[in-house]
Amino acid sequence: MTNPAPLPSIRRLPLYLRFALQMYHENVESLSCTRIAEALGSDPTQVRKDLAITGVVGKPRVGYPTVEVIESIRRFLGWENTRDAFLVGAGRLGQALMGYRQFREQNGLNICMAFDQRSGEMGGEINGVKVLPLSDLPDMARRMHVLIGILAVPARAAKMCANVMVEGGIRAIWNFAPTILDVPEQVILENVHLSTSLAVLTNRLEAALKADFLAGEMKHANENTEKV
Amino acid sequence: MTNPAPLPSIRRLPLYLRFALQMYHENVESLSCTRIAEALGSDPTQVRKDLAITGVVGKPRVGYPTVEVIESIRRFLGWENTRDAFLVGAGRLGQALMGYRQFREQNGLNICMAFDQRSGEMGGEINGVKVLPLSDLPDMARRMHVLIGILAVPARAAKMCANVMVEGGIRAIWNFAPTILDVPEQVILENVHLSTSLAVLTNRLEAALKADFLAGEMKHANENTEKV
DNA sequence: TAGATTGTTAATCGATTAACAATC
DNA sequence: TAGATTGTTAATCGATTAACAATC
Repeated sequence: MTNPAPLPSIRRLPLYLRFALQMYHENVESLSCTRIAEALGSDPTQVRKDLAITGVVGKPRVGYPTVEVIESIRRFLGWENTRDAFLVGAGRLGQALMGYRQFREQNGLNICMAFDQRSGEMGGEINGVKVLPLSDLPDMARRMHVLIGILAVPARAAKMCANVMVEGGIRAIWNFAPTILDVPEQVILENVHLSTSLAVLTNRLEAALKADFLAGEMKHANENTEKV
Repeated sequence: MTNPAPLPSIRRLPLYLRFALQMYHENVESLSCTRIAEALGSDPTQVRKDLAITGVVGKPRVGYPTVEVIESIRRFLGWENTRDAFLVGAGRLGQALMGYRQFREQNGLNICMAFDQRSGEMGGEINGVKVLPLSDLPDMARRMHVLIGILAVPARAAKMCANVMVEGGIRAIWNFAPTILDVPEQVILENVHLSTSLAVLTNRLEAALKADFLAGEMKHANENTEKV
């Protein structure tokens, strides 16, 4: 049994995949770590380590075949075959997620059905995807062997919806609701907490503005000194 | 000058803030690290270290005053005063983001204006927020001193829109487009790459399914042994 | 007082980065 | 061949975790 792959590496792999796909469409047949690192603003050695965990092998002086980079990242992430997913919450965010063709085409994720408490108002269908009442989810999940649930409901509804997913045998929940969920340990929970990302943004912005301010102070101080 | 705070800590602070706000509304007056860690499934010592960087001080045996946890995290992240932000791309994702009252109420982010190439079709307003043509952005950003831009356009339009933001003096870009952007070094770029999060989810799911399968194999093997 | 919890220093762990031989 | 690049091992760095005195 090999060690589990480092989480930071797993998070970087989709970026390499995206770049490799882009290069593939531009008919670039092989990629060196140097090139990938340059495009992504990271480090060649890190790229090499990351690619190594997918099992892809390169040629010295040449790099890795673009096609094999794509295939091995996809294989490693389980994206080579599409997997069905249920969406819960067909509001604006849910509809935006349904509209990302990328999920199906690049990330092996097919949102095959949606569930919403207001499914009636929605006419039972959005963009060709059926929208059913939430109460239908458990039966449907078991019948269709769907293992992934995407949670795109307001925070106040998230807990209840997650419970329904668990009841239906959903094994992995991709949660977009800004709330802390508590799921049974056999269920995988991955949170997309936007505030986490925003915190990094604002923290950096504050630091930059402070630096600007201090630079301004210095300038003033220097000017004053020059006058004297 | 103090060291910059560790990035992992910064990412965890919004979760503590959310929990503290929740406790505040339930009239819980103080919080211990033990309690926070338990609620979030993390470690008390880690929580203590994280809170320490915000400057909040606690009382042995009691914990940290809930109000002060809230205030100091907000202060540290620059969330105590709201900051205006421009949204580019008023499609489904953009509209979902505009609808998050949470940004304004909890995260100090006020989406005060939106820009879209189809602003005309949108009647110049969505949910009370003005939607203007993208070409108006640079002037508006300078006049209103807006420093944060939110990018919620398709990947193919992202580069161009980012350039317009930079032209308008935007200092921080929160990018939701699934693409790698290249911005001048004085501009802060924070990416929300959903595929990164999905990779973690699918990687864990694959591992869990593989474990299930192996457990099944073992069971079969045992049953066969028993028969003999 | 007794004991839970803070604040802080030290030890451990894991990821990143550097170094370098192998290779095409 | 010469030299860029891979693959891998070693060194460094930083974050997490453990330990423990101080304190309310």
